[in-house]
Amino acid sequence: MVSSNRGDFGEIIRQQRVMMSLTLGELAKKSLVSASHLGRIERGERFPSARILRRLAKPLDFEENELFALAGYLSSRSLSVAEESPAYAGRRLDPYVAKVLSQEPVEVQRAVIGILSILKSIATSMTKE
Amino acid sequence: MVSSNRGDFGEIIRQQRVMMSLTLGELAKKSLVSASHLGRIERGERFPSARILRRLAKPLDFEENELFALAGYLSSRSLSVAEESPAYAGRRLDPYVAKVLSQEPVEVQRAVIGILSILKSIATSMTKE
DNA sequence: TAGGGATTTTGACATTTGGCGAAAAATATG
DNA sequence: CATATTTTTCGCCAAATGTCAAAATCCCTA
Repeated sequence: MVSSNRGDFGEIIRQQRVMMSLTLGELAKKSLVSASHLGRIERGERFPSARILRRLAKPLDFEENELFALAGYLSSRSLSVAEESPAYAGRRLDPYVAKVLSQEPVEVQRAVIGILSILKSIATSMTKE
Repeated sequence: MVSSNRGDFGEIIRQQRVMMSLTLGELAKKSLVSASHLGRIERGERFPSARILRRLAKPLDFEENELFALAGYLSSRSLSVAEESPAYAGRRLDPYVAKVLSQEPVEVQRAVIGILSILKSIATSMTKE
C-alpha cells in the first residue's frame, strides 16, 4: 500500500473539506491555493505538488507528514497513524478513516457502527429478492 | 522563487553525492533520475519535485523526512517523528469500533465516513432552524 | 417559474519540471 | 601532447502544475 491511488486522494481531500464545512472558496482563502485548482485536485484531474500540499495541511487539520503519506510522497512507514491501527483478521483499518472517526465522540463512533449494520442487513435482503 | 534556501539545497545534494563518491551518472542509475536533471538540481537551476526527492533519499542515505525538510517541503518540526500518540484533537478511536470497521473493505470504511459527514450536515441544518 | 447570489467547473494560458541527446569540459592513457 | 573516455552542462521538447476569468450549476426567494 505504498502510494494510494491518486483518485482516492482527491476524494479524501474533498471529504475532509466537507467535514470541516468549508467551500472551495473558503479553503482557497485559508490555504492560498486557487479554488479552481482545489476543485481539480479533489476530482483527481490534478495532483498537488508538495508546496500546495503543505498549504493544505493546516486548514484541513492534517499533520503535514500525514498528508504527505496519504499523497504517496512519504512512505507510510514514517506515519504514526499507520502503526496505531492494528490489523484485525487480515484486514486493516484505513488510516484516514481512523483519523476522521477518532475526532468524534465515542457515542458517535458506536452509532456509525450501528448504521453500518443496518445498511448491511438492508443490502443483504435486497440481493435476496 | 528567490528562496535563498533553494540554491543551498542543490549544494547539499551535490556535497552528499560527492561524499558518497558517486558521479551524476551513477546516482542517476541508482535513483532512476536522469543525470542531466540531477545536474541542474545540484546547481540550483531546477528544483526537484517530491517524486524525484523521494527517489533520491535512499541512494544519498537520507531519511525521506529529512530530505523533505531540507527541501522546505516539510517544516522541520515534522522531523521529530517521536509522536506516537494518536491523540487526534484529544480524542481516541474506540477499540471495538476499530475492530468492527477493520473487518470491512476499505471502500466500505470510506463510505461510512461519507455517511457520517452527511449525517453531520443534516444535524447542522436541523439545529439552524 | 424567473432572477440573483454563491459555489463549482471549465477554458485558456504561463510556468515549471523532467527526460533525451548532443556539445563541452574534465580526466585519464597512450 | 594527442586522443580516448568519462563527466558535466546545454538545447530543446513533452508533460504536469497552478492561476485567472468566464461559463455552468446550485440554491434560494420573490
